Amino acid sequence: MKDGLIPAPIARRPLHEELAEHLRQLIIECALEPGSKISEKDLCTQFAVSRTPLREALKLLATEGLVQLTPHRGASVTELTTEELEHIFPVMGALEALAGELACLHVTDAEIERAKKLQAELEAQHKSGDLRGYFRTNEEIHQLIFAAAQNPTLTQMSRSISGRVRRARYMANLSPTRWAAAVKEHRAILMALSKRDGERLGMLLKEHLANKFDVLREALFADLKAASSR
Amino acid sequence: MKDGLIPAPIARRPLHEELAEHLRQLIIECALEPGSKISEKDLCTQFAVSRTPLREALKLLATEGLVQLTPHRGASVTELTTEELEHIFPVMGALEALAGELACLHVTDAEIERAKKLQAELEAQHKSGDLRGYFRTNEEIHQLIFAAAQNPTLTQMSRSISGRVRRARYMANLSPTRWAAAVKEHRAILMALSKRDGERLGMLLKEHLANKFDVLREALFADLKAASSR
DNA sequence: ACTATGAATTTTGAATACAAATTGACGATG
DNA sequence: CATCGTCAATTTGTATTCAAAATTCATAGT
Repeated sequence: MKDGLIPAPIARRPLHEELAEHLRQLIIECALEPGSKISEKDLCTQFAVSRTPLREALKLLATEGLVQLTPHRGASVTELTTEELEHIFPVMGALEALAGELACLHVTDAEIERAKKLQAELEAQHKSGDLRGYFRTNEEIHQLIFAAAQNPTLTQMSRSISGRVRRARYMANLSPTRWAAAVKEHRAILMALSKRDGERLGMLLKEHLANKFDVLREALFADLKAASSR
Repeated sequence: MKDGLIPAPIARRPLHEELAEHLRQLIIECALEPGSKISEKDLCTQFAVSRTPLREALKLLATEGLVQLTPHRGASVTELTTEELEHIFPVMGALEALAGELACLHVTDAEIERAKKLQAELEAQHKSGDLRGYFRTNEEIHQLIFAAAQNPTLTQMSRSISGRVRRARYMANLSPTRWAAAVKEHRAILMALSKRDGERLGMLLKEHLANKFDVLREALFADLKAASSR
C-alpha cells in the first residue's frame, strides 16, 4: 500500500477546536468587541453547546492572546493597543526574516513557480481594485514562504503571533499609494526568493512588515481617537 | 500611591493552572516518560482532582507542545526528537538575538549590576562544581536579559519555546571542558551587555545557544541509541 | 493455528449539577 | 448625606453523570 495515497484523512475534530475557530473568526472580525466581557452563558446559548467545550475553547484562545482570563471574573476580548503592537512588531520581524532565510535554503522550483503565479494574481487584483482578494493572495504568499522554510516550529510561532494582529487588518484600509508600494515590494520579494538570496529576502520581508505595521499603527491610532471621542 | 509597591498580588489561581504547573514539572523531570500515554483517570486519582480541571490543564500543555492530544485516544507526552530540536534551534536563536539587541537598548544600570552579581555566582558555582546551582543561575541570567528587553511578547514566545527543550537539559550532562567554555562565553555576554553593544550581544547569545544545542543533540542522540538497543 | 469478527470493558467527549466567589443593591449607622 | 456592611443574585470553578468511541479479549471460522 503506497503510503502517500491512502491516508484517508477522516478528520474527526473535537468540539472545542471547532468552537475555538469560530470564536477566533468572531474576534478577528471584531464581532466581539475588543475589551468586552464574554459571558459563558450567552455564548453557550448562542452556539448551542454546553459550557465544558466552550471553556476549553476559551482557554485555547487565551494562550493565543486573543482573550484574557481573570479568575472568577470571566473572559474578555483582549484589546489591541499600540503599545502591544510595538512589542509584537520586532518579534514578528525576527521570525519573518528567519523564514526568508530558511525558505531560500529549501525552496523548490515548483514553489517558486507557484509564487510567480501568486504574484501575477496579486498584481491583477491590485489593478482591478479587489482588496479582499488581494488580502487573501497576500496571505497565501506569506504562507508559501513559511511553508518553504520547512520549519513547523517557526510556522506555529508565526501563526500564533500573527493571529493577534490579524484583526487589525480588518480595521486598516490600504491607501492607494501604500497599496502600490506594497505590490512593488512584493515584486522584490519574489525576485529575492527566485534567486534564493536568503539574506536579502529576510531583509525585504522585515521591511515589508515594518511598512505594514505603520499602516496598522495609524489605523489603530485613529480608532483610539474615535473611541475616546464618543 | 506609588504604583510598583501596592499591587497586593493576592494571587488566587485557578486549579487548572496549578495542575498545569505540576504536570509541566513532571514532564520536564521526565517523571512522565516521553511518548508514554497519559491516563486521565490515573492522574486524577494521583492529584486528587476531578477530570474537568485536569483536562483543561492538559489542553494548556498541548498548546505549549509538551503533550499531544489525539481525539478519543487521549494525551501522550511528546517526545523530543533530534529533528524537532533542529527546528527549534534557529527559532530560539532568532529570539535570543533579538532579546540581546533590545536588552541593550533598555537595560538599566541596576540590572547590569545584578548581572555582574549573577556572573560572580556562576563562576563560584563552576569552581565548586555545583551543577544544579549553575543551571539555576544560568536560567536567571537568561531571564534577566529577556526582562531587560522589556518586551512581554518576546518573553512569552521564548518561554513557550524553551519549555519544550528544557527537559532535555535534565538528560544532558555538561562535560568539564564544555562547562568551562560556557562560563567563558557568559563572561563575554556580560561584557557586551554592560557595554550595551546590542549587535555583539545578540551574536554572542546566538553562538552560546548553538553550543548549548550541540550538547543537547549529543545527549539526545545517546539517549536514542540507548532506547533502541534495549 | 491463525486471522477476523464482534461483544464487553475501558477511556475519552460532552452535559448537567453543585459549590464557591464576585458584583450590585439595599439598608443601617455615623 | 455619605459610607460601610451585609445579603441576594449572577457567574465562574469544580465535580459528577451520561453518552460515544476505542481498545481488548474472546470466540468462531477458515
